[in-house]
Amino acid sequence: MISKKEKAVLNLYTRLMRATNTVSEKMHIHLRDHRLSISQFGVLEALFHLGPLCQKDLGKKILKTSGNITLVVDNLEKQDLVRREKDPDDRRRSTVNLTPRGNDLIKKIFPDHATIAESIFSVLDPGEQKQLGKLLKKLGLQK
Amino acid sequence: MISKKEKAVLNLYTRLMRATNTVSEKMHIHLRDHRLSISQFGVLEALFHLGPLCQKDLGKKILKTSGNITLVVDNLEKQDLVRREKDPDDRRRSTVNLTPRGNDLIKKIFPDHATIAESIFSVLDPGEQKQLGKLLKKLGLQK
DNA sequence: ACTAATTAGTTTAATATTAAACAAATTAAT
DNA sequence: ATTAATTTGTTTAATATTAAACTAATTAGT
Repeated sequence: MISKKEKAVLNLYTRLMRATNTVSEKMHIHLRDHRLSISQFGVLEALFHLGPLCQKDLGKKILKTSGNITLVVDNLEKQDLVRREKDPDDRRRSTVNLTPRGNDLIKKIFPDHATIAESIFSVLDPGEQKQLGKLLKKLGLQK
Repeated sequence: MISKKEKAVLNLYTRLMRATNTVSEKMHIHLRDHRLSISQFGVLEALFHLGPLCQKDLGKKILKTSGNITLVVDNLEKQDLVRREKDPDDRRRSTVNLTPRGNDLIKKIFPDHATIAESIFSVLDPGEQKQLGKLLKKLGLQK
């Protein structure tokens, strides 16, 4: 009915989901204190490290649909953390910029974010981390 | 400012999210054809393989909050795929059962689900799959 | 230049998700 | 037994998410 091989990959699937769940939850905790969703944080972080981006590129970066990006950017704008700016070269585009307030916030909380990530993954030794990275890369690259 | 080690784990975090995203999307495609969300499928699958469960246990199984389970079960009930039944021994509890329709559906689509999982993970050889499973387990077990 | 195709972003409608407050039932403590 | 604490599930309010239809702007093909 269902082969041993299939059972094995379904188990793998479950473990992937559980691991992601555990990790996401832990990463999310400190964001809540700053009233940021994971998507909102993702946008701030992308702008912080890559500079101003259009919404399309933000969507690619944080793996969300364009409609979702519209809302996330709307909400960040309401909090005065980012600002849309019409691209004069291509008027379909909006460039999303960090405001000074947004820049201050992400600069302040990003190090905590990194620290938490470090503590989560510290259950794996450096060799295991490297190995995991390699395997996840293969898995994620599929189209 | 940010150490090499931190950079490495953040990279790992990103890869985990991307891999999960890729995998989830692929797993989701065939569910759409049956108008099932991932959570709805998760509930049907849990009931199919574990038998009737109360909502608390369903929540633990598919990693969702109790409020969410209430809605998911509501929607499955509307489609006549599951049925709540008051637990006579503990009247706080509802036992969720598959209806014949629900049982037929999950029996029909579960094998495809397994096949798709197999194809997704086939980019990894058996040794890599085993290794990945081991690492994800460690990561997911943290409380 | 003109048309067709593509691209960027918004809007809408439906569902999902969570957190928090809540009600009802059960269990534990004395 | 009575009270307190816990547990199960629901409700509510806010936000998130997606898919699909849509508008406006740009690009490509002729």
